[in-house]
Amino acid sequence: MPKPARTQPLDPASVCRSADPLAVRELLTRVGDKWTIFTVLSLDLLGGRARFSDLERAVPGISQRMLSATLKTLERDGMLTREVFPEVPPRVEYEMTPLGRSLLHPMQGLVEWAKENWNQVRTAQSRYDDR
Amino acid sequence: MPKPARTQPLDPASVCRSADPLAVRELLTRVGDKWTIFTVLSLDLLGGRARFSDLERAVPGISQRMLSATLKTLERDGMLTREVFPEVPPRVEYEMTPLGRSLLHPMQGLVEWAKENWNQVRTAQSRYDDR
DNA sequence: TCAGTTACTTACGTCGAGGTAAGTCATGCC
DNA sequence: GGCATGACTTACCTCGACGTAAGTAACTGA
Repeated sequence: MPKPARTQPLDPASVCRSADPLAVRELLTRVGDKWTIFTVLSLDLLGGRARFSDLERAVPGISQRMLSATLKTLERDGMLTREVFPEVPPRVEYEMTPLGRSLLHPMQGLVEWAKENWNQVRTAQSRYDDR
Repeated sequence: MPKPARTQPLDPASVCRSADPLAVRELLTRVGDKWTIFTVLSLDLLGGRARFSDLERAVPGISQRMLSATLKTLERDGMLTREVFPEVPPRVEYEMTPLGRSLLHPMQGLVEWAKENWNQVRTAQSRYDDR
């Protein structure tokens, strides 16, 4: 007989005290994504509006494939708008929506934390590894 | 001849204006992780100190394997301490360090944002999908 | 002797994230 | 004709994340 599952069913009161912890969790997974964070922050640094190629240059190390996918998801989620100019060669501009801009503040909080604390984390890691 | 890489080398001035954008990016990838977020928040809700089995029950859907790995990483990063009590059956308690607690604030900022905005995101998604 | 307890680890397998490279489309230019 | 350009998409493949199930250690109590 297989061992019964050890994990408990979802508890609405747990973790985030939200009416829908599943939705919040999914959203967190999304906005916590590396490429999403860097794309959003880069678009902000570029003045809130930029072309595909601008972002490609601004986001260090992203591939066209991932940039395309990330932008599509962000557009679907209402974080930015996509405007196509009927020219040759094509021009496409992405602009942050108010919803996207509202994400900036909490996101920058995390980035600030990372900037301020990565030294401490590094030393903790080497202390752990030496042991 | 293969096409040269389209992406640019890292620009220290870009995205996070940090001396080491790679480190910040790695740290963000870490703290943005779904299981990390939920483990840290759950440990906080449990009063900042809890046993393995408490966390297993508190974090909805996590497997023992992932909880173990997540806790190990958090301990290595200096976010929490692990205390083993030499008893049978074994007891292990995890407690948040000041560094771990300092992460709570920015993290809760993100969670708040997610709670406040997931409705808006959902409607944006269905508008996009209908189109 | 054997089941039950906690906090794991190990083995195994799947599945999806994500990189690389090439293709595409329409057009202007030499 | 053929190449360049910009914003992609597609095909292909690898590799790591992660779930499942079982094993382990060391002791207690029936």
